[in-house]
Amino acid sequence: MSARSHVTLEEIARAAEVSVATASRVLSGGPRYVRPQLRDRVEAAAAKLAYTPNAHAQALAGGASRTVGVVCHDVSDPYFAAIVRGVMQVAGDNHLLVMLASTFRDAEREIAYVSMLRAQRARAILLIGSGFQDRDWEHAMATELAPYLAGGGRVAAVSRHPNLPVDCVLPANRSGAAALARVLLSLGHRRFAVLSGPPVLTTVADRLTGFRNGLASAGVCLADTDIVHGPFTRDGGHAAMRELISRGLRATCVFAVTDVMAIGALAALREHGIAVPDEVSVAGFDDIPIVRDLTPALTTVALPLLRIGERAMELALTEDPGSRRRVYRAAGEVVVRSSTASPSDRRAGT
Amino acid sequence: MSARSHVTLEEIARAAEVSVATASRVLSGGPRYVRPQLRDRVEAAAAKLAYTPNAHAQALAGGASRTVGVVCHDVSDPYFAAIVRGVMQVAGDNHLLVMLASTFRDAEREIAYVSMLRAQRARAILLIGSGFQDRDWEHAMATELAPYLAGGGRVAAVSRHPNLPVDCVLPANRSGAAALARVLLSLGHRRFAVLSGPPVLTTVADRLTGFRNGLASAGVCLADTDIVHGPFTRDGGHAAMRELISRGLRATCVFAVTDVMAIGALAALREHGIAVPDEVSVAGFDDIPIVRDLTPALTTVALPLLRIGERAMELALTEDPGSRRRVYRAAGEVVVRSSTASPSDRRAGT
DNA sequence: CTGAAAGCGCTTACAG
DNA sequence: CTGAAAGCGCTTACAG
Repeated sequence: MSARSHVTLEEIARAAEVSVATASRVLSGGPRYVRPQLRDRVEAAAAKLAYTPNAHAQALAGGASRTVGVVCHDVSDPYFAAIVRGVMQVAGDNHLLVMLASTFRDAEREIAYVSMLRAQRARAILLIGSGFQDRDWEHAMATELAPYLAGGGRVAAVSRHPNLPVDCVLPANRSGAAALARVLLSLGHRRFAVLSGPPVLTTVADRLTGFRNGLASAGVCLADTDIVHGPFTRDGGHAAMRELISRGLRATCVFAVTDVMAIGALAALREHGIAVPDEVSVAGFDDIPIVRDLTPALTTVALPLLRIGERAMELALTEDPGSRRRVYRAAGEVVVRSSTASPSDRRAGT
Repeated sequence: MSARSHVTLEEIARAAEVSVATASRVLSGGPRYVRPQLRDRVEAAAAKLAYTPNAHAQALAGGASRTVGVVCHDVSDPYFAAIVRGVMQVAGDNHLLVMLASTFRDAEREIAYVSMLRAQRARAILLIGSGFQDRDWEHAMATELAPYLAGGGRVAAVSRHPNLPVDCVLPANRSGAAALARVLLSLGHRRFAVLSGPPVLTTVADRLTGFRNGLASAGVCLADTDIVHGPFTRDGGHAAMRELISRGLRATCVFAVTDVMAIGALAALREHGIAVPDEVSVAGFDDIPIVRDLTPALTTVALPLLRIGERAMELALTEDPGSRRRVYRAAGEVVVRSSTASPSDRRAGT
């Protein structure tokens, strides 16, 4: 009668002339022993009727859910795409289905998704992507997570999420940016500009702080006017760079807090006929796969994106030995490529 | 006792001093009327206990599932990332959760995922990415899908999937490649080479056929030795290009069947000091976002990737009026950028 | 309008 | 080893 008429275990049992208990044992019970003859009959019936257990019924009856939830800002951003790839790999290895949500950087939607994931009784929830430095948000998210955690749910996060009591993998945002600053200083740069994303994002804040600290170690100071904020996207980087240019570009080196923004910046520079690195050096952060193929190839801080995704999934899948928070730090390595040069090289340029 | 002790509807009902039926009606029943006083009590109790309905129980009891399944080859590939972005957008608008599976181009795994999605009783399944031209695979997939469809499940596909009775959105692979060929011919090219992916993929086959037909219209013929097959990735394109170079590059124009492969090809060419487009022209297919930022910017066939994803999700969400298959064609538009030029320009190049 | 009860499709002690 | 039965947490006719 209902359009949704799937084959049920009971039908299999009937066809195989056994009880549903037995059918259940052969089809999804662990390694419980069942007489071969019965086992064969059940398997034959299941195959013949193309039986697929109803995962909802299984979950309800006590079987653990085979799904995990992942919430990120935007799957189509290469940074998240790379991390999610790592997540998918270990999920696949564990026969887990991934429910992926893109919040498009809407903090409220992020919480709404966690709530849906909670309703789905996902066995684990991964929070990928920067946290928000916002009291209300923190509180709302913590409130949403608490009952989930109390109910045995597992949560892991990537990046710094203030006050969230969960395991996490922390990219070296601060120290990476500081190291980059030092490399840039060693090239001879003294005047810098920064293309930044929304300062509410912890990732942005951390990279900015690190970069500033790195410069400070050489007595170089970054004025607020040297920082332009824009959306965390390629177009955001493009717009920010244009803004900088229109204000009269005085820096010899521009640091974009993400590679994606750096790509936009490079385009803006190209459009204005400003040569990189001859007239200005550009550096990014993340080392997303594409940047090595740009011309000039981008200097950046390499993060093990795939590994970060794998690790986050692993953290969420394994029980914490003690019940204390586990933190896995992902190192950042400065990779110097051709988008940066010494400022003195300017005169020698094309 | 169990670690997984979530708050249940019964507890809410008890706290609000109403029946579970009433609690259910206010919390998830449609617009059924409930005395305001009771309604308030229930809502207060639910809020206080941070109640989240168990989606499995809801689904089992008859409520429709709020999840859809999407299976693609690899989320981290920019082509799929862009399409999935479109999918996510309309899914979000419809308050649907997306279960995303990456098959990493493993045909068997693709079927296994459909089976899992079926078990999850996803309300719809999207097959994104090329089908396989393989009898056994076709049969296995059709067998997997049949009971799902019969049970009221909805399926939509992107790209050509031979013999699958489902709605689909078809990118203009053949005509787009043919149009590209004509444009390239009009530039004056007569010697071509193709960097191709696995020929079992319908997308590869269609683009190859289209390109070949386009050339044929001008009497130019593509020999089998002018085609190099490789993995459908950036590195695949890189390797294929190297192979071509090692064989002595005779073509004046190279067509990579995807932008991703073209990116690898461009890198290989750069490493060998071969100038593009001065010594050889390069064209791709898809127009993934990054290619306009390459140097030289890539000539390609633009597909409305976001729209394709949105459309696929829409097809899967809306009932087919008649019960006949719906096919939505996505046009491909040749976009000429700076990676292509006339072969005669060679002498004038750097 | 509201409550008691059946039923969704499984799994898992509990008895044979 | 195998079956009958209870129970997972909801929703939805069916009666008041």
